[in-house]
Amino acid sequence: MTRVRNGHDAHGAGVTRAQRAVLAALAAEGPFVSAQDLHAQLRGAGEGVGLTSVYRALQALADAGEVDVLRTPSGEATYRRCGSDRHHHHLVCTSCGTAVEVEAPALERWVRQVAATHEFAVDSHTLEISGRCRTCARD
Amino acid sequence: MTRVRNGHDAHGAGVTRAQRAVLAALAAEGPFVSAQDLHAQLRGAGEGVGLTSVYRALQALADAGEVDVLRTPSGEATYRRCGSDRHHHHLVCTSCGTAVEVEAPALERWVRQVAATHEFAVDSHTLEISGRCRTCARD
DNA sequence: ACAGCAATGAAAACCGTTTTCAATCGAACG
DNA sequence: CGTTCGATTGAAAACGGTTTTCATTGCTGT
Repeated sequence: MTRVRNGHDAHGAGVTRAQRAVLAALAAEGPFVSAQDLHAQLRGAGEGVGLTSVYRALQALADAGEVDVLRTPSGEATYRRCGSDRHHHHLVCTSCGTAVEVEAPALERWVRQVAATHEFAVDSHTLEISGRCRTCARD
Repeated sequence: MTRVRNGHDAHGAGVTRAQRAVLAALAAEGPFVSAQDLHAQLRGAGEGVGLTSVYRALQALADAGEVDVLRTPSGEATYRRCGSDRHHHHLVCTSCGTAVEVEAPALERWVRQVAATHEFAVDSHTLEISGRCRTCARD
């Protein structure tokens, strides 16, 4: 089997070294993290990956749908490797960043209906719920 | 009637010159606009308002709940003076920026319920639907 | 008038992200 | 092996939106 050189992989994930490193770091399935956090983390772990490459890898992975992107209220982009590849929304803890994935078929239906009422052709929609998870709830 | 000097106004809106200018420009009830757009617009109209003041005014007005803030996918903050002061969501046209306000009591209920299921104490939630309005739908 | 504090705005700092560009890597081919 | 050539990498610089700094201006109450 000839080794793949670029994104023509059967699977589309983790082709370049940076992408593999990022995916590995993200594999923990933890909270949403920013590119810079990720970079610091990789650096700390001895992984020699440049910040630029982290950004590029995240961008590529996000484009490929391998990771989910979330903008924090301050405008920073954060990333997470989600369990489901289906369309879903998040419950995000403002304190520790952990996220719970939720699907909401009823919501999706409602969105389509409202859009139709106002004669909008829907491109996309986002729903994010932020609060404190059980663990962080006790200030 | 003594003139008000600062935000201790009965109403909380448009106390400083910059705030008044911004509110006036936003009054058109049109699309969501960025701080810079607003600044250019005011400058064009002969209103001598500095960019810094526009930012400050928007921040104050947003804090006071006088205007709604929306982050574009690129991370830029855009503002709009909404018709309703009640909690609501938006249908936003990606082409012209126009927005339709929608209330969704059923959604609010659903959010609370989902949060409860996962033992989250909800702080806030956002739902934005983006697409093309009827006028812009024809490419 | 005058003191004092809020508002203003130009310029500089900030900060996350993207771009540039030269160096490096590595598969393919001879 | 050695060369070629496109892809990858990363340091540094550019970028763009936003915030901060700080000196100036303008009101307000005395």
